[in-house]
Amino acid sequence: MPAPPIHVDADFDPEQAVVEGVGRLMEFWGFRRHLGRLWTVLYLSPEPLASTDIGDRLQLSPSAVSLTIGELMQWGAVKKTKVPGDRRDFYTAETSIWRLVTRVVRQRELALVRDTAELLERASGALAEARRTGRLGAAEARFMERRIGRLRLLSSVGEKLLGAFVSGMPLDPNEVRAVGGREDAEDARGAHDGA
Amino acid sequence: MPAPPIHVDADFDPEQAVVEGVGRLMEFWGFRRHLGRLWTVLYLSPEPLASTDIGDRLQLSPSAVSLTIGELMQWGAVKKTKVPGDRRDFYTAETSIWRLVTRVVRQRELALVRDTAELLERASGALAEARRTGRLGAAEARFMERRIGRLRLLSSVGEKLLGAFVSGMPLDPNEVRAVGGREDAEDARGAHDGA
DNA sequence: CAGAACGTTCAAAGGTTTTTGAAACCTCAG
DNA sequence: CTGAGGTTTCAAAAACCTTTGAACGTTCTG
Repeated sequence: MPAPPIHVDADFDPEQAVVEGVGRLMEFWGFRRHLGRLWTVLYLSPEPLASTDIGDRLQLSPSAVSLTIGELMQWGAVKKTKVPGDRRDFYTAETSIWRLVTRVVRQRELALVRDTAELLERASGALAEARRTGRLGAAEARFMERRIGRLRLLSSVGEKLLGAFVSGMPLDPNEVRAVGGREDAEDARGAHDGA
Repeated sequence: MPAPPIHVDADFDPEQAVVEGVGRLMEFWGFRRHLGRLWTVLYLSPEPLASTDIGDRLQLSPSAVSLTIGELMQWGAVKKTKVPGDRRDFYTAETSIWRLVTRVVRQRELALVRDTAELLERASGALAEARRTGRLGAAEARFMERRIGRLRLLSSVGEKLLGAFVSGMPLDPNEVRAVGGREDAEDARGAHDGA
């Protein structure tokens, strides 16, 4: 084998490493890996890059680059810029990560929590109705109602937390903790205030 | 068509709806959908259920049920219980959602953030080294170093936030906001304190 | 205005993850 | 000890998502 590295890792490319690391991170957060990779390449580049550059560095086909850039632009994570002498499109990264994160949370997580809250509300209503009209055993229905009520409480607190987060207010997870705890000791308090 | 519903949705099964809703939620959070579905069925059931019951309600094959239950038990989301007269295994849901969430955050998100922080640290070091030994243009290297430094800052703050969250302490997102903001106005402050 | 370079779209190929059915494995009653 | 019922494992199949190359638009240049 060729001369072994003495002290510093050879073949450890910092840029490459960061690109892949952020890629993994984004993948974990529910995005395609390439979104994170592409954004990172731009974030680490002092100059705007053309899609060919990006494709080269990330080993992506032109179509993949185009698709990924499109998605990133929808999230506002990448901006298109013109470079005077060049006919091609150049791109730069949005550098305010806070802005990116809050936008995603607003558009994606918050919408999801809201949908879920709505669904739980409907379920709660339908269940009460079903109990009144006599379908469904009373005991099981009451149990379910309580459990669903607990989920509703949780989702409303979650919604509040997310809302506070995106507007930069302090959060107190103990609120969730109280709601998300075991429910054995639950007293028969009635319905709660809606979402 | 048969008599249209007058006021209440027929064919809206509350249990079914909640099961699917939580399933979606879990899927979004990086788990397989069935994990959320199965947990919910147990959560909404007053009695422990056997795997056959579960398979029936969720339309899952026995092997799928077994696999899913195994995974849920690893997360502590489901417990196995014995029922006197019955030879089969019965299962119940962990009802403390707070406990579930914090465990997942601890084991999964926190580990991820730590790994990323470590990687960024390595990259930072390698980059400084590369710059000293003269590989890599000085200008570009300095730029990257600054940007990576910013990412490191962010990840260390994120780690702190997650840590605070799982131990139920109040959080202040403004800390992230400050670090995650645009970096244009950045002054040439030196390196920061490590992770 | 024609040609060339670049960007985008989309159906199909490719890869990966999820689901399944069959077989192995346990446990307990008889 | 044997057999029935229940559970787990695992390789193969199915479903799913991603990536690609070719065709189509668009925009600028000569």
